[in-house]
Amino acid sequence: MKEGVPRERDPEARRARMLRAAAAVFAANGYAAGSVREICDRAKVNVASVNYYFGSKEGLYREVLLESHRQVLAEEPPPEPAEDAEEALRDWVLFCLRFVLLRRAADPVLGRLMAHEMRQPTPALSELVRLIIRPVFGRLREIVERLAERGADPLRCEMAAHQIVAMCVHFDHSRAVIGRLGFTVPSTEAGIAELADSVVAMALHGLRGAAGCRLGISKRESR
Amino acid sequence: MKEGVPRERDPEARRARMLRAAAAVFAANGYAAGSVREICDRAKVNVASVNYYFGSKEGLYREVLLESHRQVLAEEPPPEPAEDAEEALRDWVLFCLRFVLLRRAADPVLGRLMAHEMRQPTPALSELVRLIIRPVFGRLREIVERLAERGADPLRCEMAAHQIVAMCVHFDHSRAVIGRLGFTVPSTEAGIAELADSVVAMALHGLRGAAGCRLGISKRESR
DNA sequence: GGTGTTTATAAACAGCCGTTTGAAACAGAT
DNA sequence: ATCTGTTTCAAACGGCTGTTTATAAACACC
Repeated sequence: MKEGVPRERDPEARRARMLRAAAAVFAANGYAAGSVREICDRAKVNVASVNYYFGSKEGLYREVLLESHRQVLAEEPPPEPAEDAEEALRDWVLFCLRFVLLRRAADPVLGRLMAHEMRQPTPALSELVRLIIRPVFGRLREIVERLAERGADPLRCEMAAHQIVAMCVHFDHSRAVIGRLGFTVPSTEAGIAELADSVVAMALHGLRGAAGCRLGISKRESR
Repeated sequence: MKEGVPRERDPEARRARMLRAAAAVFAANGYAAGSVREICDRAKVNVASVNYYFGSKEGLYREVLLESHRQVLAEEPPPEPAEDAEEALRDWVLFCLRFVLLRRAADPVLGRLMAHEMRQPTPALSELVRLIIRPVFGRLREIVERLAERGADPLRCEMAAHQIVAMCVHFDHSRAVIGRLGFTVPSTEAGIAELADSVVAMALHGLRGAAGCRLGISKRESR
């Protein structure tokens, strides 16, 4: 049976095919509900291959989550912080919004995977945070600390940084509700830039206090 | 066997017990991973009871979610807007944060439902938005419009309102990531009040521009 | 040609899942 | 006492899960 058909012997192609299939399946159904058998069917691969190549279902999932994030971030890395802290903040917000509203829309795997991780975190999330998210967030926190007045509570700075992240990711994460409330989430460069303006404007106040008002707005509008 | 033990015959108590057990199990494991058998074990009830009383696992889940939502919202309704717009904003933010960080923590079913609906919206979400979320959000938008300078773009106001919501819900929704980044999400009244301060401080800037700086902060701190 | 390693496969395994079944236990009316 | 309808139960059903195993084909090297 099947005598004329030679077995494929290209481990790398196999691995890649499985990763692609797994990304699609996990994105659609999440980790728990995504089945190894469906992945292997799509990848035209035997069920046992998952364990052979990735050790376990969890190993495969981990690989998918980290790899797809690494890939997108390599294509569009976070900006080098500008010398002027306010400009750096604006660059960061724009980067984050673009990532969340453009990259995730183009490659919905990222958003879906994160949504699932929020609902039910797997060990892979800890690694994702450690290896990828933390460094990016660290840049924002540094910018925030530079913007803050001298002697500002570092804990307050951290809180503010999280608030800034909030204003970016919310428009992707809560799309369903925001849309049903009659607001159209921007998806063009122009719309995103406008949203970034609004986010940066809000961000500066909590950081600089009254001083931010004099310096902040005028500078931003001069760009 | 078991001759002396009479069967319990109290359908209402049974239903209630199952609902309570189901809420706990679904909250802990989500819908897909929550097992009917575990629910029935906790409720000291036969497996068949789920189908007998609720038709199916999904029917039980729906019942759990609707019931707990109705209950929580009746217990703690949103505040009547204060005359002073800034005070009203602060009240609203505090209400939203309390709902998200206290009520949801106490009854985590709510958060699970929303997370589930974000990923895969059902017709129920449209109703939830129409009946519950839209009115609450409408109050915030009115407050924002009152705070904004005259002639402010209403679309900008709407955007700002969404940003404020973002800063509240993010700390619950993105708990998994925020926690892994080393930030402890506040869960006490004092901690929440501090976070509310920070959120309100940020919010005022985007709304009032430079004017907000002179009026905003001092007033808040005088409370 | 023989040998050892890597790779691929089908089949089996052990376990949990939600749901169904058919009969027993009960309550109340006849 | 019998009938009727509801409630409860243990057991089984069919199906899907991730994983393991034995086997064998394909390759690299001696």
